[in-house]
Amino acid sequence: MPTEICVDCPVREHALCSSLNDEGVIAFTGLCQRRCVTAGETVMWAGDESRICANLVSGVLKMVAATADGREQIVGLFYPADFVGEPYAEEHAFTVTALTNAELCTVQRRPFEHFLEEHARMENLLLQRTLRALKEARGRMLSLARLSAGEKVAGLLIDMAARAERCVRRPGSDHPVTFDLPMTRGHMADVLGMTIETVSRQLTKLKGAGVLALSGNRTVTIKDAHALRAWAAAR
Amino acid sequence: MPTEICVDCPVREHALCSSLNDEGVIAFTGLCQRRCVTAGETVMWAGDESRICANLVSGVLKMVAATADGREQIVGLFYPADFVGEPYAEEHAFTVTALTNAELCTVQRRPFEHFLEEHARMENLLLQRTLRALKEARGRMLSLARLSAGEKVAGLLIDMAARAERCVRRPGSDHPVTFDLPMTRGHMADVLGMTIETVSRQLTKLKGAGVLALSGNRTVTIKDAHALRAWAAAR
DNA sequence: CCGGGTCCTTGTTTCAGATCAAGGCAACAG
DNA sequence: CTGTTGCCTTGATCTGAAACAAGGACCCGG
Repeated sequence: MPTEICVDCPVREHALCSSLNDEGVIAFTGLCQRRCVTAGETVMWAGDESRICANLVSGVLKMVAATADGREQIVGLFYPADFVGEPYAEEHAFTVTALTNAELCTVQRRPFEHFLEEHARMENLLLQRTLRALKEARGRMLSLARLSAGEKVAGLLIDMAARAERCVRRPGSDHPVTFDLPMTRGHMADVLGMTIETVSRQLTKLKGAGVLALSGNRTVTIKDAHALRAWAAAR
Repeated sequence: MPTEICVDCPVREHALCSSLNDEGVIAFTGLCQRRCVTAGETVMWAGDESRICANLVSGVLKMVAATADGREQIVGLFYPADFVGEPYAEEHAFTVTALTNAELCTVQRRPFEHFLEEHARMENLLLQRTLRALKEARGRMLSLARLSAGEKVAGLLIDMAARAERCVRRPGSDHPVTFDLPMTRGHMADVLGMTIETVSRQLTKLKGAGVLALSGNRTVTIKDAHALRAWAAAR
């Protein structure tokens, strides 16, 4: 049965598909294909023809821009329920790679564009999400250009914490939170436009100030969320 | 007659409105209002309720993001025919200010959103433009984070030249081009995430290398487009 | 012609973060 | 158990751009 892949979809309510009624879902399912990728695997290559789009079902992806001589910058992170891909573009401008093992629900680009024409609510939702992504990208431009290393790292930690455990705690409360970073120091550096060493030093500083606890390379405990927020806005 | 404002509109063919048929234009005209602003005037304030959107008819606008302590970054420039504003957002995230005298065709946000629902082609065009803006913003993230001062300035000059005299010359040809910068050194610095002094020094360097000629503060002649492109990609 | 803007250039100093270099630690294969 | 590999930390040094400072060019109003 073709709807199977949607019925038990963990992001059914949060992805673009949430805009579809039952018939719409059935039609959409016909276009979709599940795909699993392992950490490090690249899903779309900059310069390649833009043939597919996707909804991310699980895992985390990065979108990387690069200069001709190899300098890299992560220009977007994708979490479950996010839409990935470049509709209406002939070729991919950026490379998209899995940071963790991940599961995608892929659609051919052309049929997807055609589907949007006939499902105004999905098109509208995509528009709203794209506008939000644009706003975020602009905020990140401010961060890349004008924030200090300390502010950047603190800000990223806040973002990742919010993404990692949305349901675990109510926003605003200040109890310690523990979560796993979905990426290495190197990836953090690529997101923030810095080097690995500087990221590491900032984390050490935050630890020294009693704001964080680090255990292993990936596990972070925010001991003082208030201080972390202050750090993000001032250091 | 209500259609008057569109009939003689210089950007009629290039703005969002190009997606409308005659009836659509008439309906849209009913929602629009022309507004002139002088250089330096602010059109939308970050934090204010998002009440209007606009098509830019003439002039150049900047969109500025700022930190709490006053550091600023220009996160977008708007040229004639560009769409400005944040539909579906309750409040403006960024401040939009005129760099030159400018003319806007404004629409109330809510009625505009409603209008989009009923004019799928316009909604689709807005989606495509938003996707392109997002791609540009991501490219700029790479530039802000990873390029050197020289690369940034050369790149911006190339962009502005392309915007300034689109019809004057065919792309790729290498004859000298003269055009006026639509902004001060200070604005260039705000776009590129640098300081006025560094922008000035880079321009002086470019002049010294025989790549550019500068006359007055605003007029630039690209004497060697090839060299300028090389500078943008390597210096 | 003068005074006061605004904007730009140029010189000097300072500093945050990059770069270079050396280990540490955990996971894993043999 | 041992060598390898990947990732992280820490230290020392270097450097590009910021910050600070001073002065020049141009414009405008009186």
